[in-house]
Amino acid sequence: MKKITSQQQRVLDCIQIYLKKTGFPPTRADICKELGFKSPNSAETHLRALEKKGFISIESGTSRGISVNNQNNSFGGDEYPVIGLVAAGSPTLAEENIERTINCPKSFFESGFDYFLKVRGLSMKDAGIMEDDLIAVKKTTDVKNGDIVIARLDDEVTVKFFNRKSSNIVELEPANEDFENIIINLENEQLHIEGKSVGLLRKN
Amino acid sequence: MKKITSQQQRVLDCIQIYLKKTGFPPTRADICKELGFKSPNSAETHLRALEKKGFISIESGTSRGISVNNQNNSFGGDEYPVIGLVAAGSPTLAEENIERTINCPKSFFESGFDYFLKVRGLSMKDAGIMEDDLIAVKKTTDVKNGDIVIARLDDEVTVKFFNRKSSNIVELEPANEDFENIIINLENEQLHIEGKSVGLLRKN
DNA sequence: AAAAATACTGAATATATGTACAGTATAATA
DNA sequence: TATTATACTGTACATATATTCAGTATTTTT
Repeated sequence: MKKITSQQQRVLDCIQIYLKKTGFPPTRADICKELGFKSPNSAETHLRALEKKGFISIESGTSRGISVNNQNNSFGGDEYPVIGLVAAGSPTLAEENIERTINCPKSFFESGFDYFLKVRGLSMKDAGIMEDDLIAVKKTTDVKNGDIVIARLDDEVTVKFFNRKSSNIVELEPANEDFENIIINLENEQLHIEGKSVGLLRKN
Repeated sequence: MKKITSQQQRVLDCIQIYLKKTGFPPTRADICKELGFKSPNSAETHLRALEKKGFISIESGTSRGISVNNQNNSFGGDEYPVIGLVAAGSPTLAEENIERTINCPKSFFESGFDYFLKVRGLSMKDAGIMEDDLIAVKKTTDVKNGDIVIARLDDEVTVKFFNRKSSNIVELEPANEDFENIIINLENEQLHIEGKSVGLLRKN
């Protein structure tokens, strides 16, 4: 997906807001009215650019024949980013790390959450967390023993049970006997808690 | 809401299917084409009737200006019932079986779904399905080998992998070595497929 | 039994709408 | 430096589309 310009983003937003409000897509004239353009061709060229970049589809010769190419375009809740569990670096919300977004209500997971993390590997399989599952992550450092945490050790990001053994010793425990516990002495090593799991989403 | 006639229901269905497929509502001519009418006025009168009865709204003078009046749009998505996995009886959508409802977008699970089923027991734990997880169930009898199905044997409802061994023999396979496969001879026993799992939701 | 609603065909028309063509200007890219 | 993409105004026109009018027939409601 090529990058979108700010004006093209305005047009795309306009289409989605219009759709949400009326239930059908806008005409070129509608877009002009909303965004203050004075020629229908202004909207037309933006639409062509958005189509070329893959953001929308246009049915030729069809009135209001615009459809937004977003698989989950329900609008109404919020868009939450899905972040791949990158081996190196923290799962930031930088655009290059966002695989896609999922629309769901704010209150979907009781305590609220910030993003979805796509799971790699089976180190938490006995906790029912499988490959490609999406963990709903709440960004917080306030974690208790037994919480499933998203932790970063150096540049490695992992999902594990959290266990504080003493003020300096933290144990990261997998839920799979094929994996070993990770014991961290906070005096020697840096442990960064990105957040904790507050839910899980799986699509078959 | 006044009662709808069968032909009006066909027109309403047509609008919704067209919307889902194209992303924008149909014209009168589109409806005629889909339903075999020969005059655009056939569609027009049905639309007027549907509007009068409150099922749709029509924006006058506007091409494709049809919007479906979805009563339960508490925010974009729909309310989906959560049904407890009752030991006896089928997980019907009768009110007494509905524990609560969850609001989420229609397209949340790729192929669409009908309700959430709350899981009891750990018979599918190696498939990452844990106690109290919510399985997104799509009501269908069209299941393939390897699908996770919601099956009813007599009055017992279970979630298992589906495996058709021969035209008369079906195997229901758990994902937990502590449980045994269930082998059903369709000549002797009744097997009812309630639907299949299309996703999973867990709240910590 | 009369009136209203349902369920169509068929033709006609005003207008809503997509879209092409002719310009102007600036920023980004090769 | 030339070229392409972006970002517009403005005019024009073919056609896509809503909508009205004139009928016919059956069913439902009053």
